[in-house]
Amino acid sequence: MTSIKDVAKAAGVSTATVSRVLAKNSPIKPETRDRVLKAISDLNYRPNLIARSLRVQKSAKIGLVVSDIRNPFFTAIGRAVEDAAYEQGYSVLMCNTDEDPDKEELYLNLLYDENVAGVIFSPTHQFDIHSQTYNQKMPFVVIDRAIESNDVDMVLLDNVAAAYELTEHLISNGYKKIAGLFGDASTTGQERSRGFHKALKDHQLNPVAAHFISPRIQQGYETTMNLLSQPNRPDAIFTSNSLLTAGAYQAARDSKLKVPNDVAIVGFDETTWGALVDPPITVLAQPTEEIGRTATELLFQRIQEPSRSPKTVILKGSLIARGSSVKGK
Amino acid sequence: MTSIKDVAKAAGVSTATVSRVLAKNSPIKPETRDRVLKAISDLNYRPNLIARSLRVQKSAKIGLVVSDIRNPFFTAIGRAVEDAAYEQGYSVLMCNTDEDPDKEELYLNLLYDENVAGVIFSPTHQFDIHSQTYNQKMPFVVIDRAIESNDVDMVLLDNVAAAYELTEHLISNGYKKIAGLFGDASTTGQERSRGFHKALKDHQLNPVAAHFISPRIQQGYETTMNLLSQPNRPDAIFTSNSLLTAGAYQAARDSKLKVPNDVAIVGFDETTWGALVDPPITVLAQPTEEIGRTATELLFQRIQEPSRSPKTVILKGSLIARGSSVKGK
DNA sequence: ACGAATAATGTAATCGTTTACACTACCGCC
DNA sequence: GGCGGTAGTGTAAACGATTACATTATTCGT
Repeated sequence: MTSIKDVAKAAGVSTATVSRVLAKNSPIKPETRDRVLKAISDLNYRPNLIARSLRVQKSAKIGLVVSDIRNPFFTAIGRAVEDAAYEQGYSVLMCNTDEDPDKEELYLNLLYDENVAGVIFSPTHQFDIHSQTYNQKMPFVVIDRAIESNDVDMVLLDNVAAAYELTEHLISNGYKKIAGLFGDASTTGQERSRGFHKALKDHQLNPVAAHFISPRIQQGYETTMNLLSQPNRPDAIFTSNSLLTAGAYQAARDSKLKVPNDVAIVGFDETTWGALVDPPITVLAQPTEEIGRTATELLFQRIQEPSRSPKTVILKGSLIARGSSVKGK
Repeated sequence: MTSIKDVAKAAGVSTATVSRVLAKNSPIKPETRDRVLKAISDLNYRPNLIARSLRVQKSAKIGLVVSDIRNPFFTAIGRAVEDAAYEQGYSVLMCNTDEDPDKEELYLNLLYDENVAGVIFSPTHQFDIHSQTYNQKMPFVVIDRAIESNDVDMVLLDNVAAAYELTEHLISNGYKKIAGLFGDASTTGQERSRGFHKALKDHQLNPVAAHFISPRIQQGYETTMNLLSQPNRPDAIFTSNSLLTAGAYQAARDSKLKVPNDVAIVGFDETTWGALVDPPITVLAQPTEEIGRTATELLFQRIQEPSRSPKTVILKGSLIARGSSVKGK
């Protein structure tokens, strides 16, 4: 392949000059610049990013490590991160850990070895930031799930408030016997549970049930089936995760109960199907675009000023009320 | 950071010896090997992949370039590719082109510059393999969409047969006035249209309508609304893409028509919601796991033997019959 | 018109590996 | 006992860029 040497030879200058033309921050005689540029285009020269990266010990790439690529929430974030990074001339390497701590470590190490400028990631439950002093190794932004550390940037949803709002929506629509299903794989489930309980308490209600379960359709289905077959069954199911929502929804249907008249279903995250089923589902939508964009901006800030004191940005979700929780609708 | 020199010094050998210990294919005196390994672990040494990549002009990464990360079909493939690559000690860099030829070129160039061992990708409509002689630059496997070239590996669905089967399913369930909605963004839409028409012809039927439209929910919705409001409306809608399916489904509901009694809906690709709506949707599911795995294997074969003659693997989809097209169900 | 500052370019070291080549030591064989 | 082969290791040249330092050419102020 053609290297900087070939260009230098063709333009009759040294490699240093070629490099400086490319870097655009050194004084170059216009005439030589033109010669170099011509040689570059004549030879179809493209600088070798690997060599550059080896020399300057960094690169124009950022890593995005997500815990589940199949979750629409994360792919939406991926798109947002990619757009924001693209504007800054960075490209994004996306990696998927599948909630597996081993894979998580593998990919974080890989990205580090690849000299990425920084990493945005949603940690698994087991992730311990102190075990490997990751944040000292490279700039870091944690999304979606809080970790116990006050020296790392984070972009999170105000899960307590969001769950509170969603619960209050149920209450104000006349539901009183509310059950909650929470994912047990991350801290978000716990936080959402807190908002759920607080809202009930503030309205002098008691939860009919509250379960922490594995965030899968099957678990949501089974737990809901159980709840709905009890004599004093709930009239509303609150779910903290879109997979649980799907399971609960299916269970309500299979129990031959009418949504929303017999039982209401609400959940988190906007999905393709949420508005498509009948009745459509009331959700608390997370601002995925904003989460991704903010995380990227925070990362770039830290890349530029590594010692800047860490920031945690807490974003608000927005309630999208639909037929699954509003009787007249 | 600690480099190979530090290890060499600590073990009292030359860097070459350290490198050879790591490469595992040169004779090393067991005693020295142990000293080196001890030094490596003492110093917590990790080889610098960038430097290695610069030196050997390749790396243990493959690229995966998809045209739409939000399409569940592609994320499923992403998972499969990642698993298959992981088994071979490779990692996957996933990039999203959003059907944008500029981004496609950007990412293909980036991956090339990154010295990836090869690329798996689904080309946009405009992609011209000859314009840049990409396939001579690095190993290549095309998935999902055929391109006119017989010197490149491909993994495709037998779209004609799949569409034929899906159409025949409608016919054998008593539907006679069938309309087809096909995506216009890729070759798959055209191929599925061929199978659709062939099945109708073989059963002495004429299509009520056949439209090539942009593969979005909105377009599917509008076109279906139009079709269903006509005096001689179709009794079945065939869609070639899960977004069109979603639009058609919504339109059927908004037209106050009963699925499947008034109108049947069928489509491609298994999604979270396909089984969740009421009635659940009959689909022709693509073997995503197998597509991803096969593509990865083909890629590794080509990496090992670049001159091997190109192969095209054609896989079969499988019909999942559900309530949206079976009246009694 | 002269020294100082600045513009413009070149030389060569460097980033951290791999590997061709050179070398020594030893073994087995005739 | 000399010779060919191989085991085991070291030296140093790549890979393709960036950049500190050196050097020369130009400009400018007084």
